Amino acid sequence: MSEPRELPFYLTNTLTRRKEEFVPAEPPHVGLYVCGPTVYSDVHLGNVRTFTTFDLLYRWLTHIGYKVRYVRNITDVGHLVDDVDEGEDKIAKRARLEKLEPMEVVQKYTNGFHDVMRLFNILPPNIEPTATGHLIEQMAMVQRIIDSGFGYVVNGSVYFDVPGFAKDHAYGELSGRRIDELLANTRDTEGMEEKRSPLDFALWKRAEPIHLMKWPSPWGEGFPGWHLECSVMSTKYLGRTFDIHGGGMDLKFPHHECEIAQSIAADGHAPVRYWMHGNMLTVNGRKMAKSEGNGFTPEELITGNHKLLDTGYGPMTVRFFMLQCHYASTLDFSNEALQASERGLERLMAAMDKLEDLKAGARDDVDIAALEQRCYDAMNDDLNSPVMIAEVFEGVRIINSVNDGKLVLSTAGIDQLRRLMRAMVHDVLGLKAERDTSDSDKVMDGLVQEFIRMRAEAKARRDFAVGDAIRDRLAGLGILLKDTKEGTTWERA
RNA sequence: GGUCACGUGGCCGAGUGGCUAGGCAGAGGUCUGCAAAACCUCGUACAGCGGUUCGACUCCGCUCGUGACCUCCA
Repeated sequence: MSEPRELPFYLTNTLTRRKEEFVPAEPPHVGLYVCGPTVYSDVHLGNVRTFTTFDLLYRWLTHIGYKVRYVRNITDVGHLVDDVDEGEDKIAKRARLEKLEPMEVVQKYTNGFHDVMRLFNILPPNIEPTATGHLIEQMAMVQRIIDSGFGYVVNGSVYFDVPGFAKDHAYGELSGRRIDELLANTRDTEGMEEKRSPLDFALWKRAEPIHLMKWPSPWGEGFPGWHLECSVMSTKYLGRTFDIHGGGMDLKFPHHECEIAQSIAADGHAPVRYWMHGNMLTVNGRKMAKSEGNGFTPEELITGNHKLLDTGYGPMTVRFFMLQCHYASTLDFSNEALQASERGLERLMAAMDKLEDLKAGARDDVDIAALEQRCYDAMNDDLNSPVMIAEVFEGVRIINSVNDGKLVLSTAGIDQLRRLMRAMVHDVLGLKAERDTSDSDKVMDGLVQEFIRMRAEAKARRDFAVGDAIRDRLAGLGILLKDTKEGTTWERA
């Protein structure tokens, strides 16, 4: 059998809507850019899903041997509070409400975002650029677009000429939109009088005196347009044509469509080779979104302190829950599903523990290489984590059976299973035990082991009353004892 | 209104033109002093109506239902 990492990796390119073999422009290097959060409020669980999806991609690419440069931005300026171009900057508005400096708001929610990423075991990117840190580059790109004839200046603002661009270039290719249909469905928004066409979008916006975040530019005081930062920062760090650009489905239009247009206008060619979009997390069938008011923060999730939550859920339970669904499908949140994932994860983690001290036999009853191959096949098929997890549970069954003496694996077989399970569960899925093994846990384990010995002695003299009393009282403290052939183990309730 | 998805057993969710997804829950069994865990077995699902086909849950059409995007949104 060939080495798994030499097998082709197929990815659905949302630009072509087809599964394509992924081949980086300059192997073994891969450039990956993902649209990060806007740091003016807490991230909610839907955001976490997207970042988990791309964490899985990053982990998989790394696992199969690619050297990935992963760039994920922080949007700390530029998005408006509503669909009115004259509206306040979201961050500026939030700052006034909270009487904070804009950059203080940015820092607060950036810190919070990082805490959440750590909580869900989402690996940090290699570069995490901020929009405010790349104003010079953004102005330079605006100028290149003006020079190319697709940007025009009105009253200190610069707009992108979409109909002009669309005459000779594909606009709407990514999102499957046609320019005439877009024009027919345009909403009548304010601030339109400056634009030549309602489809045009801002590259640079003039700042009103009320604005707190603004910078001098060749066109006057202002701030960069909504879509510019990603174009600038992705190409700055990954090159003017890079491998993978990811983000949530809801960014496809107009955000990513505009990015494509900007890059073509400024640099003469499309910026991205493979586009990848993660689907939405829904609640009762509806997209979780700030505007829907159906979102909850990771903190509410863990404490269970929210009307939609029956109880609190651990971050690893949630991560596992998300990975049991393919990234391109919508995933509906429900308490029932979360509880099912919680139980499943417990069983998986219990098996991972047992795996550490399986006893080897003289033969191999199971073909671990075949299991491994199925895991790699699943992941190489458009990151099919649900199928890979199904195979991992086949591994769980094998572990338990070997542990029960119902199946036999050789030393080599056990080693192979160990490597496979650790790679899939820890490295690729990024799952770990909900509770860390800390020093205090070691003390706890020592104490419980003492009680287990006392109970074993009681049982040896068939004093089941004392034995059961020990077990029941420990159970009352949340310590569950389990008798096995090899002896008694314990876990927390 | 336009565009695009989706509708799978009690729940969540894969997948496929003919052959077991998997998890959780449920039933029976093995093991056990009891319990828990573990293991084995089980339900014979694919919105509805037509069509293509030797054969469709899987392909095509229509109907119904749900959702996403079209505006900031992961």
